[in-house]
Amino acid sequence: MNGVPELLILKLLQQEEMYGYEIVQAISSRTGAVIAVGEGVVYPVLHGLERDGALTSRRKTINGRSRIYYSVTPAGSHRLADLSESWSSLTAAIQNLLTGEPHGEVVQ
Amino acid sequence: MNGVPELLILKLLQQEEMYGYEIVQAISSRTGAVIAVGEGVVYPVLHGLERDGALTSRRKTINGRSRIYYSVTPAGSHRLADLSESWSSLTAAIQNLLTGEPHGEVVQ
DNA sequence: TTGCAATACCTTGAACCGCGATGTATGCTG
DNA sequence: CAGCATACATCGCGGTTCAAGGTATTGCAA
Repeated sequence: MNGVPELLILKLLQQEEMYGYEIVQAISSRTGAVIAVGEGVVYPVLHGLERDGALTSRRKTINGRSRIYYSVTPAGSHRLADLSESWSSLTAAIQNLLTGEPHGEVVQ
Repeated sequence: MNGVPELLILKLLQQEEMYGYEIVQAISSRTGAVIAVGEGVVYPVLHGLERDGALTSRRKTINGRSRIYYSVTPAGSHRLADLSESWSSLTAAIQNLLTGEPHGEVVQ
């Protein structure tokens, strides 16, 4: 039932290039603090995705601050599509069970 | 990002009294096999919920088969409401981020 | 100028959850 | 009587996630 941090990170990075520290705060702010993934979650995910070729990184120095910006590769884009798809079907299935009739049949 | 099996089990049991083995198949069948929780998931959850006073059980023998039927207590009903609520807000937050505008603001 | 908060990176340890495998026992069916 | 479905149960592995800690720099405030 997992992979949510990875899904969110890929989605954010597909919209725009970002660096780790920024992602942590973006997730918190864009979900109204409902979801709060720490740095201990984000950095390992970024490294893993880069190792798998789903992301590329480049260093940038801004205001004397060194940042590592990540972008999604085509492989990463594909991975995002997969994750997004399976997340949709998962939530749909749960939603169906939660709101379905007590003796629920398949809705046609 | 967890607690989904517990949520589903509580929901099913609130609709009608069920036993473990039945729950395993009900989840599989009512979600079109998208979600498949094994017996190794269901039984420990049932025991835990009963220990916490969220469920009560009673034995029944049907066709020479011994079954343990579970029902939700008021405490269990309350727990279901909580889980359901937090699941809703979680999925809403994710959905908002997934479908939101690249520089997404809070939708009013 | 010293000290603290924020920025920005990273790793590590433990906790927890969920899963597959396995075990027991019984009833039904071929 | 062999094998499958039913019905219960536990256990250990592995994967995720988190909290905590560690380093270094910038900038502001006391």
